[in-house]
Amino acid sequence: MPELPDLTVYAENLAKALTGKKVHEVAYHQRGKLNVSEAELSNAVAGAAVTGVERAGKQVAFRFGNGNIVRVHLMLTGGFVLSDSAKRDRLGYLVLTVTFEDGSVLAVTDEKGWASVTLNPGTEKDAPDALAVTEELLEQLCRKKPKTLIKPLLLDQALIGGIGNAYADEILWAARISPKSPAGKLPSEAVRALADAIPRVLQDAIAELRTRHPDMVSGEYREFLKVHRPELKTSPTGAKVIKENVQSKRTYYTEEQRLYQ
Amino acid sequence: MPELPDLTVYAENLAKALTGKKVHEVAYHQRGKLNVSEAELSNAVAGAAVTGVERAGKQVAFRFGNGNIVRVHLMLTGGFVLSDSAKRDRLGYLVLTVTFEDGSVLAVTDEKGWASVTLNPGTEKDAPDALAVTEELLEQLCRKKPKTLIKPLLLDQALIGGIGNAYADEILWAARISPKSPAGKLPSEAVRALADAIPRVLQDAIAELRTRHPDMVSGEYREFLKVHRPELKTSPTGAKVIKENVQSKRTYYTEEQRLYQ
DNA sequence: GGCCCTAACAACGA
DNA sequence: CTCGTTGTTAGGGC
Repeated sequence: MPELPDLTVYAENLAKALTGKKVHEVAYHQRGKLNVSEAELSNAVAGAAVTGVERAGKQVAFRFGNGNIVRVHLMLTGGFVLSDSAKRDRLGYLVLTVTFEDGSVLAVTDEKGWASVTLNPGTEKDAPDALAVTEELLEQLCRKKPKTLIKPLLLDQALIGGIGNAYADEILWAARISPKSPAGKLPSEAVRALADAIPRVLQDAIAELRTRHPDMVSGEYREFLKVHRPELKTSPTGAKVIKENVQSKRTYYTEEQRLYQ
Repeated sequence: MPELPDLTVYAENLAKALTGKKVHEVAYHQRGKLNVSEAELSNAVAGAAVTGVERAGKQVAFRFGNGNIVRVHLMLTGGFVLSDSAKRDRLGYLVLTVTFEDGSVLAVTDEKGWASVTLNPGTEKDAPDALAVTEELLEQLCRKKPKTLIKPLLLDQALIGGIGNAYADEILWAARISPKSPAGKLPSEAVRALADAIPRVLQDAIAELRTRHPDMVSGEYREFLKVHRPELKTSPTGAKVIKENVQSKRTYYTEEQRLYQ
């Protein structure tokens, strides 16, 4: 549920809270997915200090002083909780808990148990991040996947990292492009507008979240979205918001968005 | 274009014309597909006598005295020509020519160059032949592919060998089953009717062709088809023939055919 | 009208 | 609302 802007602010706040702390112990609670054994994970990070926390696509990466990296993907319903040892047993739906030497605790929770934890992921296969999208990259992707609809293309994590269902709609509205346009049919002006909208919409949302929810490390806040909101009847410019499934994904858009085909 | 009944009669006539003849030489004309080198093919059949010619699915198999088998798939536009050395250079669109010691020539021609020639194909992967379909087999296939529409199922050469687009329509009309029925929805009466219709419709067509075109080794003759004919307005029983694409295949059917779903 | 390969899509489970 | 995997389908090339 959290998307790139939320995850970016989570990472900032987790970095602030955890950088410099040394890991006392790690516990994996048999929920979610883990790419190594609990013992391996423990060996890798116990005793190490957190040196940074960053977003990577839709994941949050924890960097440790000994070079190890742990990435967490929250999937649909996961979240982070900052707590302390005294309250550790009351967090519920635990996927992972990291206890630091000062007694503080970082927990990954997920009621569905789908959140994934990855020790030292191969970084080579990471797609370009959405915040770094350029017109050239986008042009190239549209040429390579001419028949894919533009919304599914934006959502494909193998092509661009970080865009989820809600912000895909926001971005396409900002660029005034219909989600149902085949990527190959976008003229270069549209590609330029889209390349422009992607980092802009996301950065704007990040700024909103920093102001509105300065300490967030979980949850989603979408009260400022312009079209992807169930209760909205019209866009900021007064066009009726159409609610429709595009390739099995709930999609909000308006007639202001041009369908190229 | 030729389908099972045509190919069956081709094989009979080719057997009559060629059985006992010894191959003098084989020439492959760089069109079509060949699974071995021209030299290998030549080594395999030069000097050998034809011992039989049979249809195998949509292919025609030439059997030689030394145990080798050559299968020809005519695809959309291929054909056989029986000729003699004197005329060999005027056949056009040549895929393969086989010259016999008596001077006669068998040519495989194909204007599109898609016809394929296979030396000693693995026979283990051949699906049951359409003429040998039983109610049990068909029941089994419908259970295994419940969501596949019955017409595409009949056309799948990995399941049943030999049925092409035109005769699939003829068979389904004979069984009074809509081509758009999912295979899994056919009740056992319908499966029985279909299992019955498959060999019957094909055998009837073979009989027609033997009478009408006793020497055919190429070309297609469909003047006796009951629904799959562009010029027909109604079926023999007076129902309007509907022309429609089913799974990208031109399909002719009538309202007499029940849609199970 | 034939077949094969690939890309796009849908459905299901975790 | 996410990401796999699997099976089906549509399209282009030969």
